Amino acid sequence: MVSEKYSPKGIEGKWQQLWADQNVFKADESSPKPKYFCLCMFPYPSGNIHMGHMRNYSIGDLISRYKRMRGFNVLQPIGWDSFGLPAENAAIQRNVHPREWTLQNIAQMKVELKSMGIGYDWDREVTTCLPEYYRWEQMLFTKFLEKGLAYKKTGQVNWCPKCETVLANEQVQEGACWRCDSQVTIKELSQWYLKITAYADQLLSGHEQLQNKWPQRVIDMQKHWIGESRGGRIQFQLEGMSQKIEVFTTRPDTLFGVTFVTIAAAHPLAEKLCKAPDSLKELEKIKVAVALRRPDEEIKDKKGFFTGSFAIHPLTGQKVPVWVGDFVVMEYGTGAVMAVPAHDQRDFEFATTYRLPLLQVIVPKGDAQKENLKEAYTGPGQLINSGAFDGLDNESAKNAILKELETKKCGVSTIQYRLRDWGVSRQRFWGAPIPIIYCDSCGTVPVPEKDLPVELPMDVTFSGKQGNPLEHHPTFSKTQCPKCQKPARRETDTMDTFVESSWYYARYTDPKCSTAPFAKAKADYWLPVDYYVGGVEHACMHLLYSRFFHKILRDWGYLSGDEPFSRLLTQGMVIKDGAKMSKSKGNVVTPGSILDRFGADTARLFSLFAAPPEKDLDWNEKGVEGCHRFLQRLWRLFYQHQSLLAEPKANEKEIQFSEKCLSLRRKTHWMIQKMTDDIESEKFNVAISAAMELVNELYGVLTDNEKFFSSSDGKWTLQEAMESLLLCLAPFSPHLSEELWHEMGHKTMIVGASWPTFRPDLLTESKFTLVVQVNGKVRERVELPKGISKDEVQKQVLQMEKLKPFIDGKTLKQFVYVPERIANVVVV
RNA sequence: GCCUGGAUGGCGGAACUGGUAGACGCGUUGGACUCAAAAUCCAAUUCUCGCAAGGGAGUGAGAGUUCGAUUCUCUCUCCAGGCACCA
Repeated sequence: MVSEKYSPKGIEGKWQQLWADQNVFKADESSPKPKYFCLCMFPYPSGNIHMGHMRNYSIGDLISRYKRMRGFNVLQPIGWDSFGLPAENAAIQRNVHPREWTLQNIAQMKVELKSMGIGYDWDREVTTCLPEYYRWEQMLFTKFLEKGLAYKKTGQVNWCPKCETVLANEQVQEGACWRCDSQVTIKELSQWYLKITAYADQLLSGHEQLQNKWPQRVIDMQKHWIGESRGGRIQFQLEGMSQKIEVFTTRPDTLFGVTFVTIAAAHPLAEKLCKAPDSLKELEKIKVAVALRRPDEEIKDKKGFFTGSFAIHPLTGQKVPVWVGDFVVMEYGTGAVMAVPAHDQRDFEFATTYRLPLLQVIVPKGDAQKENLKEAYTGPGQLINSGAFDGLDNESAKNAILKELETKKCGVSTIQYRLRDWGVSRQRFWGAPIPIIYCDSCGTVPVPEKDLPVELPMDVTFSGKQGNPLEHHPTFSKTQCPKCQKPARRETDTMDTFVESSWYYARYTDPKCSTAPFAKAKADYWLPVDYYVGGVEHACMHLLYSRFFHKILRDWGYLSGDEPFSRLLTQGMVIKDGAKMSKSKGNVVTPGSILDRFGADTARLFSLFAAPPEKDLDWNEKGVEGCHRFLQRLWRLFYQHQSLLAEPKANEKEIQFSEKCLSLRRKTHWMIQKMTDDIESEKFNVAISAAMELVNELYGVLTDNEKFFSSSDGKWTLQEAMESLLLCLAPFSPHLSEELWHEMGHKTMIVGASWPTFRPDLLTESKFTLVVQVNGKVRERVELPKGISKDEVQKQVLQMEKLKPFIDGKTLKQFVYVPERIANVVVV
């Protein structure tokens, strides 16, 4: 018997245990059903799950359970992104090894996740900080090296002073560290890089198959980040020197407007070109100023100086001065630009500042060439002052001029990307060691596969002093060269933790594989991930890196397919009182406290009901209570009418349905259809409201005439309504659904039941409500039989009492009738 | 500056291909039950004029297309996110 009071505590633990005992969520490749891989971004094990996790996993579990009911062989795994700085900080503060701290946190969070009742296949748990996992990452790193896709380079890197480590470009956000928000500085350092730029074109073209499956803004952000520019590289011979300066431009059409050339201070030829008096001093000044720049610094005035050298224009043969400009970035293009002040705003400003003459107009804007230019003109037009190219429209001139340069062998058309290679070295302990050995005789030698993994030592001290503890470790870096056996030094930098998360989704397909990262057959069975849920903050980090890795793994034959994640849902943040939950603001609500007070079903339901998934969700205590109230209301419905449910069903054919019965059935099937559609289109909040509507309807109907529903036909309708409710709510509030399903007499669990199908024939009514308007304003509503003709409608409408004041004495201009919807009387 | 989204009651949010704006929930108000309270159930709840019947206005602002616009087009304002001397 259903107890009077809904008390989630007992129910939830019971069903979680039963699901576990019966291995309900174990995913198996041998199933005849179509596969469905549903994944949420895995958590960093900080110690406790937070509201963001809860929202994330509620969405993932909703989809997983729904797809399971729709007949899919569902894989929903979970794991731990368990390398990272907080473990090292904990180590310093508590004098505990990061491994120990991390594994404790994992154990703790596992308990919390289990109490939410998420349907994970726990046998596939992946923990990235364990050697079983990172050894494959190290193996992949050596493969990158072997294929020429990993290299070491000394250069300016982003440095987080608080984390005491390097950051990739993607990890600097508005000049601050993505993790700790500290101001990032620039430092000269030798680093390992992965050549993500080699895949820039594929990362861009791959977006095509993600259209309409990924949020547009994520695609746009990635496109912008990769930043494709089509143009050309053009060479300028240096006067009196053997070298040439190569520039990159997107406007080869303005080549005849070049009045000087500007190079970066860090340009390799800069020093050599400095012939003017004091120019070397100037160069040094600019070099220092550029190096001291913070990544987010706003640059007001362009600074530069004339080197004293000249370059020869490749087509006109004219001499143009070579300048150094602090606005020219060495890292982009060739570190040198051709200056066309008339058609480039930056060149214009620079030329104005230093009173450089020769504003040679190439693409006139109307009669603008006669006026004094106030700014550069970057619009379209027909070329002038361009020799043989005069009269061409500037778009076609781009190709024409590049072609000319190509025949003269002083230019080539290219595509330039904004994307830079991914710096993966981190000067930290708690990460996967980069498997490299430095030998005085053999140079840089990768650790052979048989010697992997390079494990992190357990005997390490965390002093909190500067530098990587691995560097201070007595033996870690001391090793032998694998080639010549002479004493050698081991790399002490570890890998960026984003490397682990770049391929973890594939490891889930074969998490225990000990001979490879994963077996290809298993990866090919499960991949790609069909549904991926996580925060939008990873648009240009994790989601870009994973796509890169997927293409790499494909090219190396580890898996098939071009993209790792077919469909992406980026969920919004959970905020409180309009602000992000944070300890400093004191507005943190922990999932634990909510689970305690209301149970997992309420917590999950609210996470899905309070806002559309992609929007921020303002945590509202009253709203949570509202969701709890709804579940209680549903429970009470069963408690109060359990006698009606217990009796056997009648045969459908013999039933004479009353109008009331029909209307309840209509509502039931309407709900099934609505919930199905809304879940498919990710409108989970709206889906829940449909279930609420049916519950409201049942309350209305049952108090009204209970006896009616206890007769043989009424019972059937009621039972159908109740069962449909439980089935449709099973992905949202699985424990309660399971319990009431059981109470209704079902011997098998609702988690394995099929999603209900709606009958369209039951949705149709013989009548419809016609909305009657006069000149577009609603004046009356009336019930009419379906199939009524326009003429009949018009006849009836024009006689309506309520319309008289609005149409009497006026002329009928038009009568609009949208069948079974609206009638509009247009009068003047 | 550039690129994306947004803007609907007191609040979170609904609204099919242009066709009843405000579903559902929160809050508020009233009623029932109760000695009373809580809980529960029922009802009302965009604003405004009106005793009422009923009228008027209304989806950030302004225009346009249309019989009819939250929905389509243009201009503008504000908000959020991303990028930013990228040549």
